[in-house]
Amino acid sequence: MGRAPCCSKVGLYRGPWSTKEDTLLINYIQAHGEGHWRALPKKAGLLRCGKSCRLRWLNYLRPDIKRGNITPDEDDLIIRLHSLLGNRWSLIAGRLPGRTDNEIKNYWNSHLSKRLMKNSTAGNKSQCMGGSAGKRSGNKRKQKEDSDGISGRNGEAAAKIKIYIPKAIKACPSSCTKYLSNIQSMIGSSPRNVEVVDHTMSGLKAANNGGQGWGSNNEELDGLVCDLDSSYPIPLQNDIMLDDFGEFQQLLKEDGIMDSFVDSLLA
DNA sequence: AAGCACAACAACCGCGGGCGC
DNA sequence: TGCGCCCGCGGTTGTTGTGCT
Repeated sequence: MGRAPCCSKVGLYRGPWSTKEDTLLINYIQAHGEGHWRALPKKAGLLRCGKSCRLRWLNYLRPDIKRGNITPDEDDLIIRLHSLLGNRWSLIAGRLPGRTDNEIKNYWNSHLSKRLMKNSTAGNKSQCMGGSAGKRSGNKRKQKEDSDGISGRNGEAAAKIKIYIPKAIKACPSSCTKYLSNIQSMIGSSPRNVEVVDHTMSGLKAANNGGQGWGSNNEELDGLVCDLDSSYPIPLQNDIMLDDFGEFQQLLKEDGIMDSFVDSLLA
């Protein structure tokens, strides 16, 4: 029982768009605005799937799209953002005005991933960033595994629960939210016995100890810990790690995730 | 010039989340 | 509360362009 297709594909064009189709789409959106993609093709006189129209508009026809080569600055920014956010292409694109998620994804897959693969030494084996976000279904599964593991630990954290705000880890805000909510669900609604330990270097220790980090070595720690998502790699070089984490913290700060969580615990 | 390999990028597909009914 | 629709996202595939032999 698969999901029903997004639209009837009978009689619809596929493949490359013609200039005539582009014109129809542009004219329609200029007149009526974006949205209602499902109904759009019919109203615009296009024999295309709504999804296809949306993709064409967002990735190619939008007037604010910046065409042309990725500049070195953008290149650098993409690498940094990817190290922080993983394959969250839309988030990365959101910080690169005029660039689309599809463009950045393609650029990453065809240029950067290969370049980084070349640059990486034999030491970092499993540190490949590709697929760090993974299929969302995979994340779901991991999330369950996380929470299972956590519940097993719950009873052990009897006296004073220490929560380590992870330092030596790369992650995305959404994973951090998951991490924080996991902790919140573990400690319940009255977190009086909670000590929030910021800036722990345990992750760094683990990272330097063979490239394994919080994801698999959290039993080293004496407090209650919860890995963000073990698919997020621990960087190998301290300077890169600290630099990246500074940016990561800034992202969290912008989104207000970490502050609100800590406030809720300590209030 | 032809054939092949590889790169680049446009487009498709399936899935999950949000939202209204 | 459950269901279905719609949208957006990320992974993958297909097509075209380019360079090399």
